[in-house]
Amino acid sequence: MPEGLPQLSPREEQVLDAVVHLYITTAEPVGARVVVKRFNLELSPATVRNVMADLEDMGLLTQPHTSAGRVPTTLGYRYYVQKLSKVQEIGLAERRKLEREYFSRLSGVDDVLRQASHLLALASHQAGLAEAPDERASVLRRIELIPIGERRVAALLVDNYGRARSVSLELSQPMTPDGIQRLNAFLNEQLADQPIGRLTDVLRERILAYLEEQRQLAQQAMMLLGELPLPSTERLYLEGMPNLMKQPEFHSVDNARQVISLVEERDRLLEVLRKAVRNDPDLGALVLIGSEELGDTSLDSISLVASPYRVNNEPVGVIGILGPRRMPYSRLMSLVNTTADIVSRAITRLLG
Amino acid sequence: MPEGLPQLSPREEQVLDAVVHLYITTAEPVGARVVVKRFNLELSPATVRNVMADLEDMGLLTQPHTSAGRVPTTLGYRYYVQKLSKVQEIGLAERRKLEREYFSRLSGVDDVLRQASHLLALASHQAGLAEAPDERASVLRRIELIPIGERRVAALLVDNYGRARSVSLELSQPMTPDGIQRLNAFLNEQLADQPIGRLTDVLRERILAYLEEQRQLAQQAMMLLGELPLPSTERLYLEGMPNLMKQPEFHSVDNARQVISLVEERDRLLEVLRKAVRNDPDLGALVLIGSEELGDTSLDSISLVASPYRVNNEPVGVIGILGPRRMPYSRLMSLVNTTADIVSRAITRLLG
DNA sequence: TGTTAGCGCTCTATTGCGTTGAGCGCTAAA
DNA sequence: TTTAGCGCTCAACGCAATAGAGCGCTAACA
Repeated sequence: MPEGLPQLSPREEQVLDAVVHLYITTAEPVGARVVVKRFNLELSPATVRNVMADLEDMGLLTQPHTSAGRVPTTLGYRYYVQKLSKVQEIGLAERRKLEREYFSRLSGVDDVLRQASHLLALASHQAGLAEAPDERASVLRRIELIPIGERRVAALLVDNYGRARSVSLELSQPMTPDGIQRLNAFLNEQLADQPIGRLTDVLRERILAYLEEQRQLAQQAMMLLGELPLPSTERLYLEGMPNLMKQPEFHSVDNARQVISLVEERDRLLEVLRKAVRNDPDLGALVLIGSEELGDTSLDSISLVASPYRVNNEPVGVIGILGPRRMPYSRLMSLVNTTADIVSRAITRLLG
Repeated sequence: MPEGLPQLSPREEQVLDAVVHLYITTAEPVGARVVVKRFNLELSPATVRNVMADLEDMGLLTQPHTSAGRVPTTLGYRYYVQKLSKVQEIGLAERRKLEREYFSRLSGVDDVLRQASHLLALASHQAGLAEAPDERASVLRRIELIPIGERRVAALLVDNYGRARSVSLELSQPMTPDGIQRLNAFLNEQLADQPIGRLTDVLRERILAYLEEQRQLAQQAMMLLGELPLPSTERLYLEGMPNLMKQPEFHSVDNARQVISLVEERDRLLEVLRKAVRNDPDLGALVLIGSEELGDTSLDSISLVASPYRVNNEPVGVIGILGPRRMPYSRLMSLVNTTADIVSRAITRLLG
């Protein structure tokens, strides 16, 4: 988060609000004349100019060049987002509609999240994203080994979110069906309720304890251990990139490249998300504007509106919207909040 | 495929070859002077100019504007690819290296393909792609129902490629573990060796026959039937988009958009691939140049070099490279061929 | 003291024009 | 058939002039 916000007079706020609004809709630097005209202010352009000059001194606005109109800075957006934009409540009807289209045909947590990102992209005309609960931190409910060939077994892992994922792996030695069954039971006994990210570690510990008692079983488990690659489920759903490309700021090649890099560097994006949520685990929508706040110099013209969703009141993942800095924040913040809420309930319901 | 290729004299071929080569490396229209110079021809620029004019009349070259150098047309590339480029055999050493890095740590068909696309992107400095065998056409080896909650079961489906995929689904009525087990056996009996794309259909047919004999089981199966969404595995691996963006032709916004649309419209790309392979199921690499041949007007500056890979001599999928029209075709064709070969063997080995 | 009108200034964007140079086509000679 | 030479064409570049948006400043006004 940036340093504290400056104190603004009501008039200054009014002007800032106007500039942000106009810039959001036109994507062009905003002059004093239009501010007066479009907002029917009882002021002359000259006065507004003075105010805008003050706002520029305070670092809330800036000029692309001398004698151009003003454009909000990161700080300007920040002020707007925090003080001026009242999270425009989404109408109940709209919310109902979201829920209705949303709850239809949910077959699991992953579906919920994919749909969430899809929906956000659709409703915002920007790019929508959804981060799945960290799979390495989720807990193993059940493991099931199923022989599917002479030397191949499929391992089905089910976690506490009800997510099932499977790996198929090749054994270095063939095993009898019976052996596999016993191994299966052993693994379930040992690994249940362990974090999926730590399965191999846990297994190693337990095996050592068993080495004496149940030599053969332990050895077989040992064998499997080396070959159990963690299956990865999709961690970040990201949709609607073409929407983003339609925004005028991405018509320049340099900025367009930023969008591309988003797609390619999902991992970095995920990390930023995680960090942001950790820093700020309070409720409500989170807004990160431009490269400074996103912590990635290459993402200068991009902003993120995100909101964590919760299971049992614990934040476990994030959904959000990616767009140009110039975004209708108030609308989108409420959209994201509402959606996060729906997602929370959908997942809780799935688990219940 | 375009209409027949024209007949060229040896000299004309020589000039065409030179122009294509130079254009591939420089990305600039090619003048007669440089052709003579860089290829040490015993000819004057004037003569070459005449030849180039002839080639232009035949539709193999074109000028961006009067008095600019020449650029190959689609037909020009076509001629080059088909008659002039000798598929530059890849050295055995290089091939060995590919195989070595490649065969390490393969845990399934999907891995092989992901790696293939990765490798192609890496080696070509373009974008690599790999199409997975059509999952709807693959055949069910085994289905396994595993209860993971009061009303939830995970269904693990294993196909003839050894690919395991799982869906978790919610039952409209709770079932006893015993019931599930019987249902499981029933499903295996009925669905084994059926194409995955037709599972629901097959199930419906079989159920009708059983309705009398085994009323309850059939009803349960019926219940499941409605709720069995086909889990989809990744069908198209596509990597190295940033490489593509580095090419000079994609520095313009319009062309850059083409690259983006590639990412977003994977499905259309898949279809083009399928169609191309069906039209031309002979061996060897397949080259599609620009919008005409790719069948998508929005992909004018993009070309595709692809090669099918085979299992039991049947083509089941395609791998390839996406790049600008201006690509080092001969090198890439051999790269793709070699890789397709390696993939074929890797998969066959996995299945054996 | 805050507001406003007016003027001049600054900077961008656009247009037009002349220059340069690459590269062609054509013709006439070898 | 090939080549040298010449003139033509066209994109690219730079330069200058113009127009217009929008600012800052000052001086007058409430």
